[in-house]
Amino acid sequence: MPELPDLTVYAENLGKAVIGKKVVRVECRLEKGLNVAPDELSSALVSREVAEIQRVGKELRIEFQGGAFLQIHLMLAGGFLLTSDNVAGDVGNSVLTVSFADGSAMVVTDPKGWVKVALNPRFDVKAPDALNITADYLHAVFQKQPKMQVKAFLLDQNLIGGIGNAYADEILWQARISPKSAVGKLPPDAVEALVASIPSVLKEAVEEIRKRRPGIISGEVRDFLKVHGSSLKRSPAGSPIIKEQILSKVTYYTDEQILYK
Amino acid sequence: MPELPDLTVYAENLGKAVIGKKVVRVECRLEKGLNVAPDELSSALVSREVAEIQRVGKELRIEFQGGAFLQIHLMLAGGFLLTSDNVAGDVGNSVLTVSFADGSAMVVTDPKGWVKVALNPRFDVKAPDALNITADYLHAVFQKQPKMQVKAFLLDQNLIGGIGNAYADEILWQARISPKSAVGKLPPDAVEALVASIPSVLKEAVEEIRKRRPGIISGEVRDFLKVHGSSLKRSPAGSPIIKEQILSKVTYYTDEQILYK
DNA sequence: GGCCCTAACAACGA
DNA sequence: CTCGTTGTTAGGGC
Repeated sequence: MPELPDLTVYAENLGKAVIGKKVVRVECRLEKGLNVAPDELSSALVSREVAEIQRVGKELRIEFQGGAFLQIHLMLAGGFLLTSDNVAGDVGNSVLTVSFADGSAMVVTDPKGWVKVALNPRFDVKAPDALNITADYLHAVFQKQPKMQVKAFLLDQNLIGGIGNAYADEILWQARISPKSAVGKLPPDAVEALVASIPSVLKEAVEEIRKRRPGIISGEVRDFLKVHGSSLKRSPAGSPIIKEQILSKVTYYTDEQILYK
Repeated sequence: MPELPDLTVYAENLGKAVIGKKVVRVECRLEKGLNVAPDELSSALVSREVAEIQRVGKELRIEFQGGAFLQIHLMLAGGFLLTSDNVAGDVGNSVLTVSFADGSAMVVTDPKGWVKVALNPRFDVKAPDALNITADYLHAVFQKQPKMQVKAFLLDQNLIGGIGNAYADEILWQARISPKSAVGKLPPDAVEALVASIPSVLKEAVEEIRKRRPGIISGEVRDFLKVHGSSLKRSPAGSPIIKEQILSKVTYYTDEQILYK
């Protein structure tokens, strides 16, 4: 559920809390969602210090002194929790617990059990991050797959990293492009609007989240979204918001957004 | 267009006409549809005698003394023609002419130019022939891909060889199974009905074609079909025939056929 | 709200 | 009415 802006702030906050701490225990309850044996995970991390925490697309990467790193995808329902080691065992729906030498612990929770944890996954740069998109890149992708719906593009983590259902709608409203537009039909100025809206919407959201939920490491803030949300009736520009299933996902948009087709 | 029954009779009739004859010339006008150079085709066959003609799935295999063989797929619009060598050059839409020592010639025609001719293609048994299907095989395939529509199965030449759009409908009516049934939902008795209907419908069709068009080597006979055909209004059992696009193909069926889903 | 896999579908070419 | 391939969408499972 968390998308790029939420995860960016999670990384900041988790970093402040655990960088420099030494791992003393790792417990993982995932079966399918872990790319190595639990033992291997434990032995790779125990006695290492956390070096850095970064967001990579929709995943968080936790780097340790010595080079090992853990990559965590929260999927739909995952979240983090900071607690003390002695109560970490009581946390409901915990799927991963990393305990530190100072008695604190970082827990990943997930009621669905869909979280994915990977130790040192192959560093394959699948796609550029949403914050590093260029017009040239968009033109190249759009020329190769001209019939793709523009919302499908924004959601495809193999083409652009970090955007989920909610921010896709926000970006498209900001760019005044209908989610059902075919990317190959976008005129140059629409591509420009899109390439500008992607970072501007996401960066503004990061600012808002930092302001509204300074310590957030779980859940998401969505009160400031402009069109994506069932409580919203009209866009800031005044048009009624349309709710529709697009690409099997609930989509909010308005007729201010031009359909290029 | 011809399916297993038509092709079976083609093979019989062509065999009677050309087995034992010696090739003196081979002319091929296909560009993409031939797997070797025209020269290679010619030199492989000239001075060889035709040994046997068999049907393999929807293709005919023409075997020659010495081991070479030609495999021909007529695609949508191809057909055979027997004529004399001196007029073979005048045959419209001919894509392949095999001339024999006795002055006769076998011509493959195709107004679309889509016929495929292969010299000694890799003998990879892609799928069992429709006439050799067992219940065990069906169960195995259906368990592996349980959601596939049963008509999709019958049409997939990689799963079962020889059936086209028309006979798929006939077989499913005979088995009283709706074309839209999911193969994984077919109860054992429906699978039994299917495994029985496949050969029985096809063999009966072979008999009918032999009777109605004894010398056929081109085109197809469809007058005796029970549900597949736009002129048919009711099945032999009395139900009105439904015409519907299924899997992008015109499909005829009735509500006598049970939908397992 | 996320991602993967399978299947269905459309479009095009041959 | 055939067969590929490619790209896009829809649905279910995890």
